[in-house]
Amino acid sequence: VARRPGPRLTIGQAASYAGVTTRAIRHYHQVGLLAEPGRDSSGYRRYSARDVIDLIRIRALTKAGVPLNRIGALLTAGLDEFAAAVAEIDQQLQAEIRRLEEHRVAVAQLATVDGLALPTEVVAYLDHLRALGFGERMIAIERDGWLIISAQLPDAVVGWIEAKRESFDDPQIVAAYRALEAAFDWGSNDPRLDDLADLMERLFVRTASEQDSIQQPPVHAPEIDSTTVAMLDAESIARSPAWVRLGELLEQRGWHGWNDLEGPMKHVPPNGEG
Amino acid sequence: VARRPGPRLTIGQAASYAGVTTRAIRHYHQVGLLAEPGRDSSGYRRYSARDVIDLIRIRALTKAGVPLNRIGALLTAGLDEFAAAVAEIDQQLQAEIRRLEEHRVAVAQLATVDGLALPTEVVAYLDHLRALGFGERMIAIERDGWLIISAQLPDAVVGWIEAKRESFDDPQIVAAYRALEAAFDWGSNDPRLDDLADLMERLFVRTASEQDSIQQPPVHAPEIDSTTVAMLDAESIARSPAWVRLGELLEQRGWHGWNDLEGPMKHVPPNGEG
DNA sequence: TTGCTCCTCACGTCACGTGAGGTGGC
DNA sequence: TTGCTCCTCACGTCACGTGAGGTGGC
Repeated sequence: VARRPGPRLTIGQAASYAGVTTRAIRHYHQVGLLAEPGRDSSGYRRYSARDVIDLIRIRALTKAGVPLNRIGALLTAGLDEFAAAVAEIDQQLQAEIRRLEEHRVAVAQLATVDGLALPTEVVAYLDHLRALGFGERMIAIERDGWLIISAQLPDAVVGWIEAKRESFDDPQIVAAYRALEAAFDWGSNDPRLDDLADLMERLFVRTASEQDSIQQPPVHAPEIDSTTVAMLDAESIARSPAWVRLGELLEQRGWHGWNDLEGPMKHVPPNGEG
Repeated sequence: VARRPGPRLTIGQAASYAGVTTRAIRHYHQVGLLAEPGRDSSGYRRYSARDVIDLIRIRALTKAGVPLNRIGALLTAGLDEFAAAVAEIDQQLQAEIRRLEEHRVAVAQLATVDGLALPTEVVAYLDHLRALGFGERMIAIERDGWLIISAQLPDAVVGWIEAKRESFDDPQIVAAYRALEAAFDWGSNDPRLDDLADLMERLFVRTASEQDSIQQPPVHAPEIDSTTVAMLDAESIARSPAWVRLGELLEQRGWHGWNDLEGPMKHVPPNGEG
């Protein structure tokens, strides 16, 4: 006499007893984690107590974050094998947690809009410009330029911005910058642009001679390729007709690759062609 | 004169400058995060410096774990909006980290195979059985039974297993369990099964009367439904022909729902039908 | 007869990775 | 002419959720 064949649960009952969804059970069948049980005359799947036990163990493992494709082996693993696998899973969890902690740090650095992908030194520099009274439009132009540079030369940028900031201790340079900011809205044939070009050329010449005399390596344009220079120019200059005109005037005087906004006097002097 | 229209980068160049993959850029186009740029005569996409800047900012946000569907709004957000969004993102990161920490705790509890989905009290009980010298097969049967019970009645299980363990202080009960373990491999018509049935009936009767006299609430079978009982029976009994026979003998004497392995004397007395 | 459960597809999720098959540019 | 880049599909990832459309059981 075949006594107590055991209950034959429907998928819903099995799911309820095991604490999972019916869809999850079907999914386990689909990926081969749990064998398909027999069907009754209506085509319904009928589950045994053993199936429920397996489902409970599967649930325990998935709740612990174990990927399904590892659970199959774990359910039948020996003690040592199991312990080793569990240790490895814990390693992965730790690594994932570390990754998220790093995300949190990154997010915290985003806390200010300027912080987007910019090193803190550059953010400090932009704040300095704010303190000096420059407008947000000017600062946004600076930010975008430094964004490109930072993406290209993350290591060089820190020393570079330092020098740039120091250059703002010079009242003449600050004055030139203010004039530049004001010029943004001028017409492209405004006569004041000639005076501004004169002022800037004097600063270029002075800065170049200072660098030569101090014998310090030129801080301007460390390994920046021509495409990047073109990008910087395009981004900062092209927005204002007056600035475009100013660039033309300076180019007529032999100053190519003009982009005064990035780096301390980053420009190519009259004899530097290429 | 349209001066300095800016560089027109290919997708590979833009990707390189921004530090992303070409596939990522195409994906951003597909989801509408970045507008498709113009094409050149060969059908190649051509990118501007502005695109590179946007890509750099997108990269910064994705690296911080911000989902793409939020980045679009963030790129053009104002300061307050941006700060609020960043704060919320950080909350989500923290929640995710907490979730993983919980996973680690769960994984640690899995460290032993028995721990799979079982409360520590049950694990301790199983270890106690080991210490008493019971074999792994017997313990696996116990484990699976308690697995089902724990899934059904997580709250009741702790007190229940306590009583069960205490019952093992009684040498007679231990002796009966040892006999039960030995009987697993007997033939289904082994004459010793009659003696074992006698022994177990005496224990059932004694336990029942003790519970009555002490006036303590019956610890057996708190709100276990009949399907669960059937599952327990099927799992533990049906594996051994001798056990099946033993169940029959006890049923002949009026003891239904026999499942001595789960709970202290969890069984239905002769007059308890239903 | 009305709900409830069961059945089998099959798309959607998230941010791309990875070929597949073909063409333009140096 | 040979690599290298570009192009457009389109499947795969992970563990299911969520209908869509239809049928059996109390």
